Amino acid sequence: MEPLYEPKGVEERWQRTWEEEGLYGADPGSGGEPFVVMHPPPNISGSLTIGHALQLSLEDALVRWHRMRGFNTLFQPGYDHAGISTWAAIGRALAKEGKTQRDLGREGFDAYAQEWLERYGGTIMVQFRRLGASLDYRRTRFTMDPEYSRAVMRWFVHLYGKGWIYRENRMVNWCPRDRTALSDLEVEHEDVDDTLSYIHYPLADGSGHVTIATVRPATILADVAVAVHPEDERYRDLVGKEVIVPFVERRVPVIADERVEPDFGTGALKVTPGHDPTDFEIGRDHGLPELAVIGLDGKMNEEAGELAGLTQEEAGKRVLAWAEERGLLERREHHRHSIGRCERCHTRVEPLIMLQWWCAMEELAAPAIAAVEEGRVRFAPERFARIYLEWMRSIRPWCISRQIWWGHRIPVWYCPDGHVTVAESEPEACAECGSADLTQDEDVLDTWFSSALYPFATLGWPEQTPELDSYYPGDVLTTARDIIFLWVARMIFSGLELMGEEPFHDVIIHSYLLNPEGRRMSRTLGTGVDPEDALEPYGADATRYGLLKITSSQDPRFSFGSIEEGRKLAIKLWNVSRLILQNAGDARPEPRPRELEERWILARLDAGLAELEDCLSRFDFAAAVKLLYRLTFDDFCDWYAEAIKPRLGDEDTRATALAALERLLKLLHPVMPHVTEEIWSHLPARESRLMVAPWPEPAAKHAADLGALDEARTAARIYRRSGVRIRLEGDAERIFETVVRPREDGQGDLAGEIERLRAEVERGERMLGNERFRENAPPDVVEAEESKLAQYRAELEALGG
RNA sequence: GGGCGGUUAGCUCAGUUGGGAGAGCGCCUGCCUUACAAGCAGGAGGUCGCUGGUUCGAGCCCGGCACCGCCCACCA
Repeated sequence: MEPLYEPKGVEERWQRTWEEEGLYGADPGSGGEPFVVMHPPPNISGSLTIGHALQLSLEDALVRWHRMRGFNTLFQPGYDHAGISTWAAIGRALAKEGKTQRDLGREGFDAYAQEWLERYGGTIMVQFRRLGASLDYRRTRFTMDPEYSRAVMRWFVHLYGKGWIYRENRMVNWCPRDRTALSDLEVEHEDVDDTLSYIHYPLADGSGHVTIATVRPATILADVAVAVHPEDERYRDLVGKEVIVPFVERRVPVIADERVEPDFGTGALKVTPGHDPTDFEIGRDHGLPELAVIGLDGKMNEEAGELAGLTQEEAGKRVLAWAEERGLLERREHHRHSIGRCERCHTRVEPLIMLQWWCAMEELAAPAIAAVEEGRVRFAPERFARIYLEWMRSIRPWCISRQIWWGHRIPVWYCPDGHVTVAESEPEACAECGSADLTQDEDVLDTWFSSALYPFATLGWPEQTPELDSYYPGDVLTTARDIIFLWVARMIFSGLELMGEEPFHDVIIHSYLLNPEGRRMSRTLGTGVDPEDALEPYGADATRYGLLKITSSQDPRFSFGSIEEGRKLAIKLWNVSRLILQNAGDARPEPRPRELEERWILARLDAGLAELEDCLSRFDFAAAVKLLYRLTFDDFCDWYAEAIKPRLGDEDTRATALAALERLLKLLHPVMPHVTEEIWSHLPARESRLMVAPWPEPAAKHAADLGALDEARTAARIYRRSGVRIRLEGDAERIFETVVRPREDGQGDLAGEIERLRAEVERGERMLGNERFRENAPPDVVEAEESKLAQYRAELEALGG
């Protein structure tokens, strides 16, 4: 073994070897209980961030742990076409050449996107491998593969057949920049400072006016009514009368509707069904006309007459000026409220009435709610189950059509008579009239409509493949919390609907990494951290360790500190392995404990095994890596390795040391696979790779009276602090002599230590002397306090205090 | 508007039924001790955001407040 540990070469070698030897591969016929993790397919719209690396590290630790435990594991890789996200990313790239997606034409765009896909799809898989993720790369899937696309078509036809998918004219979130509809989840809300204008709407009979308040005066042109709350005394007499809309001077009715909030503004609402979601609903219920004065570009359209072509802001100014000239503008005041923006391009979303495809959610949501309520799908941390349920219970229709060219085209064809034919593949003729003159719907499906099928479409569904048979349902799904509704919920309901079973049982919501300044990492803003910045200087093992360590915080600021710690651990492990291997001679690993420290380390490793399994099964990765650090540094290196040094010439000592090291390597492997595999390869007579070596059984047979070790440690503490050596016997004496003495000068602060101990004794006596404490504290607590007090008294006495 | 998370050492963060405030990094001191100076041993450093309360005892439980962050949301 080299004196210096160089992660780079070692890691690359093992990554290549593991894959070449087929150890990443999943075989549905190999038997064993399956363990399946579907890695969330990243977008092909760019390379990965350190956040992806965190998710991958966590999944790979679980997968490697289960693989060693003999599970038939499938760790599924893939990438996602990602619809609008990729569309927008390509748009940004094209903009640098002064072009847009539409300039390329539909086929030209497809070709461009194909190149894009090859470039980024390849990069992503290189990055996965670089982290040592044991995905079955031969099974890499893309959500627009022909087989996958067939599944998406089947899903659409299925839902259409049930009557849950329908086409309807209703209000959608329209992004004027991307020129497509968005689902509610693709809209993000942001507070903005705005101006609320109070404008008089004269009564048609000349008997006065109603004042309304609006932040969007341009939409006045599309007003078709004024609404008030039915209980509002101020306006009771006006209901049924008519008012004149300013600027357009149109007579519209005053109506009553409970959706009007009497306390807002003047309590009178201008109703614009064409450009506001609430107004749209009011309009439909009251049978009001739906006028549109804003076009798909977000500017005033031809219906706006002389204002056509103006931006809404300009048009609004003109309307306000018009009103002011006529004394109809009462006042303007500052108003802060939230507006919707396109999640991808941050353009302000325009609510417009359009013909789009929708998916009704009630019947899909019901079983998906039950699955979580009944615990068939659990969330970690648990609180996310409630967030999921609240969203599911208030779910609204899902707009699934998108006006872009990247994605699965909607499998609907129209004949010249307007008949609709829905089919998985292009039909010969119209299902209704037999016309062969068919045109396919121009739109594509929401990307999440297709990724909802990921847990079974990647396994070959709708074909009954062996993979589908073995690996569905899966086990664990890991993701960040921003994807719970977009993806997790939709996988659950699609899995239940098509497969009759939920696609996984545990959903791990991992931390959301912030950059060192405490801001969200964004690739487009360039505020992200490239995983390579950690992998290159520290190596994959250290990076994995460091990322797992910070999973306990919800939004940790990323820093290299924890990765540095991982690097230290890898180096320490490397060095202690050198100590043991250099002295191993021809010994074979076998636990033959003769001395106390040997029984002790074997017992410690057993306890560590149990604790590690507990941490991993609770998905507490931070606790798991901290445990591994303590086990390696404190127990294995500082005490055990130091204690056996003088006896390394002894055959039993060497055999036991090798056995203990083996066990330690196994425990560390799921987190730090490369360095452990490398050390493992230097161990004598290895039959298999560490990554597929059997996970240790809890032995529990080396438990012994380990009290002498505690004595030695106590003696060491006293010696260091006070310089006084208390009397020890047997094992305690020997360990003290070998581990503590050689590196201590024994020049401690005796007076200070006596003072410290006196304070402890005093505190203990005060506590135990308190009647209320003895009455109220649990017996084990009292007992612990008593034994501590006895200990301190004994130490004090030993120091002559 | 509704909800959630956070506030602990200079920095990044642990702290599991309430019972002696912790780790890593940084800093200081001493050590090349037959694996590791990328190391070892020791040390300094904290009114646990503020404030009431419950308790023999609160970083932890309850109320209020402040600040930071996030999610959801059709009050124009």
